[in-house]
Amino acid sequence: MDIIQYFKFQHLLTDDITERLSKFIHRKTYTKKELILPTDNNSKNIFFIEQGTARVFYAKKDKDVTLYFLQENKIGLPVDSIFYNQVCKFGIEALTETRVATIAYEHWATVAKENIGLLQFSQQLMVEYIKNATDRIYHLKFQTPKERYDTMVSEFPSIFLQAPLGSIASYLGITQETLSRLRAKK
Amino acid sequence: MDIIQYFKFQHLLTDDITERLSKFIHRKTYTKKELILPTDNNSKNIFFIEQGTARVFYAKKDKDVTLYFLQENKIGLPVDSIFYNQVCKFGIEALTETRVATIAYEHWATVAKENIGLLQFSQQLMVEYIKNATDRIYHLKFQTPKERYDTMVSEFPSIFLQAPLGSIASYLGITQETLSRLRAKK
DNA sequence: TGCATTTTTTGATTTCAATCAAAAATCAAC
DNA sequence: GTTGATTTTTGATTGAAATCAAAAAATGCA
Repeated sequence: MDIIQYFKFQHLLTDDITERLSKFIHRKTYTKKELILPTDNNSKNIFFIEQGTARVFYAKKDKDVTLYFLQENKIGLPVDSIFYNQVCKFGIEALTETRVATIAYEHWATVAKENIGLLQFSQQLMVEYIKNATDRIYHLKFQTPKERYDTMVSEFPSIFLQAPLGSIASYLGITQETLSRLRAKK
Repeated sequence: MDIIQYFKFQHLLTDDITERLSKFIHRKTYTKKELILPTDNNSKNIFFIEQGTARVFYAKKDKDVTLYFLQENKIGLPVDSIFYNQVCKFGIEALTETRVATIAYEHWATVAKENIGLLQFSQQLMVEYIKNATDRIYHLKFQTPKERYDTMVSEFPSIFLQAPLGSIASYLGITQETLSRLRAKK
């Protein structure tokens, strides 16, 4: 969904604010496998996935691990860069053709400073992010690979159609071979 | 540190706001091993550790896993309960004698609604939380148990003096026996 | 101080997933 | 449609940590 539509859909933002924000938004469509954000960058942009699917990953030497997947209407936030002015270890890769709306955090913050609605909206996004991260840690620590796989199948079946097995396996914390075997025994 | 002192120390909050907040704050000192927040509760409080150390954990049957540790001036936030009105799976346990300042999220939000400084402060806390969670996932997925152990020794050496080995081991994602062995070889 | 309980360490064995390797299947380009 | 590249599956082996079990050490408290 178009980010502006999405904002309005959230009911927190007025037309006035969304229009101010829209001036700062840049859009770009990425092809499959293209990097939306390279690793070890210090981008201070917010990445909103308008269409398609991407994955947030960390890569080093031969290791490549998927941190999480970004589906439509989700936001990728290089926290380290934006809030700590450090290079962000993670990159974002398009898994399908993906349309991304980008806005510099600086602009976002400027508008938010004068508008409590946007600040509350930011907070809501962060709460969502925290919820996901907390659930993620819980799953990584409490479930067996098989259980994590089952959870994923029921919650994000569509990812299996869009992401290569290796990316999914590293998200689940197992190797591609193990995932292939889990999947084989139904 | 006293929560009010800490707020002032952050420079975002005025005396006026901190005083309004202080009316809603309740304090309690917990003894070692006492539960600050039981698991599967639906408390809508913010828990600020004024003094001591606690751990956030999940327990079920024979499993007991430490999600993270809370040291002085850190906040425990039952996200599921506060923002999703669900029972929060996690509990908080005092590892040492611990003084906790509690404030109902409702009150916090009321004051925040009228005060952009507090809202920004909330955001800062959330950013910190996100940073920790992201780093956590990274460590869990990229480091070997030995590396995670070394990281912890250098970053939180004091935890080793306060938490039982089992709690630390489950935080690191290994068994107590494995941690004991890691520790033995230098 | 001495006893009981809890915590930590050490030892032996097992197990599950990683690794290494290669075949099969799928996909993409010509 | 054929070829080549990539992705997925299958097979054999290895290895690191879990598990099971018990001893040793530390802690608490009467």
